[in-house]
Amino acid sequence: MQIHLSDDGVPLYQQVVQQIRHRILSGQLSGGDEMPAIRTLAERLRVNPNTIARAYRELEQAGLVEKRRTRGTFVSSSPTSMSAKGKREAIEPAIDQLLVLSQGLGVDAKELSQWILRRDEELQRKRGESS
Amino acid sequence: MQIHLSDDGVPLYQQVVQQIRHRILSGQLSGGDEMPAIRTLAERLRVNPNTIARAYRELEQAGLVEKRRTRGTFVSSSPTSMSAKGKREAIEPAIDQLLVLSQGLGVDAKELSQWILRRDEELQRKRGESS
DNA sequence: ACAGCTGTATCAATGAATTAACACAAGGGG
DNA sequence: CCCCTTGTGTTAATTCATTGATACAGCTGT
Repeated sequence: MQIHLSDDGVPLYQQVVQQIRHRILSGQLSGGDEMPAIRTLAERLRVNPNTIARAYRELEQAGLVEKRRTRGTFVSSSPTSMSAKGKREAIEPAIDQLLVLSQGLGVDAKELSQWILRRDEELQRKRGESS
Repeated sequence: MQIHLSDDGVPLYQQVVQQIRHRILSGQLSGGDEMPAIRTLAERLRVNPNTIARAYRELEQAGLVEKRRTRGTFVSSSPTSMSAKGKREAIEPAIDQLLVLSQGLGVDAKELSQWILRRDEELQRKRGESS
């Protein structure tokens, strides 16, 4: 569990959530895998246990991990299908951020959604070229 | 200059910026139009003048208004504050990031674009609600 | 039973963002 | 010239999110 924390203003617990989430969604962590104990990970990262506890709590609410009291924390056994709530909590903040940014530049949501479709096709094409 | 403030957690100065920006970008305010004086608008909204001053400052930095000291604040005559190229360079990285995140969660671009439209309507509604 | 692990809960310290209170500087018109 | 209105700047109060310190509750293998 290699996790690197930076002091670039992003809350520590969010950095932990993002990096663990990425490992689960990318398959580097599989369903049933045991996570480091809260205190263990906290000590390794030189951070307060509460910070890790909060990160694990968010991951649990997103359906990515399951906590069994007095046993430990484990990667959820459904790595393929994530709950709608979990997806929402993962994506919606990024959407909000993009909407704020766009609005600040005078780009409305309709234009933005079309932009996304165009950009996706462009990226798909590039991906097909290189592979 | 109808501006409605709500207490839904969005900072007052941001609410002012958003609503004035919308009026300028939608053409309800034209280049050269004089804005209400800081104190005047502050008094009408029952808000501290500093709050309006901050909103005007942000609008000025965005190129939407021009402030002439001891004269007043006026809508900028060139609402094209940023070139299309500039907008792209500002927004596209955020789009790419969102696309990567969504793809990792099994959400395709089409679904994502619709999600953005829904979310935008939701935020607009929240903004116009309680005042 | 008990030592040693789990996660949980509560409260305080800290820092950043927001808003307010108030004084300042400068041009414009009577 | 002088008052009035304009935007500007400084400082403090307040709120909120983040992080930490510390104690609690419950299983589990020996």
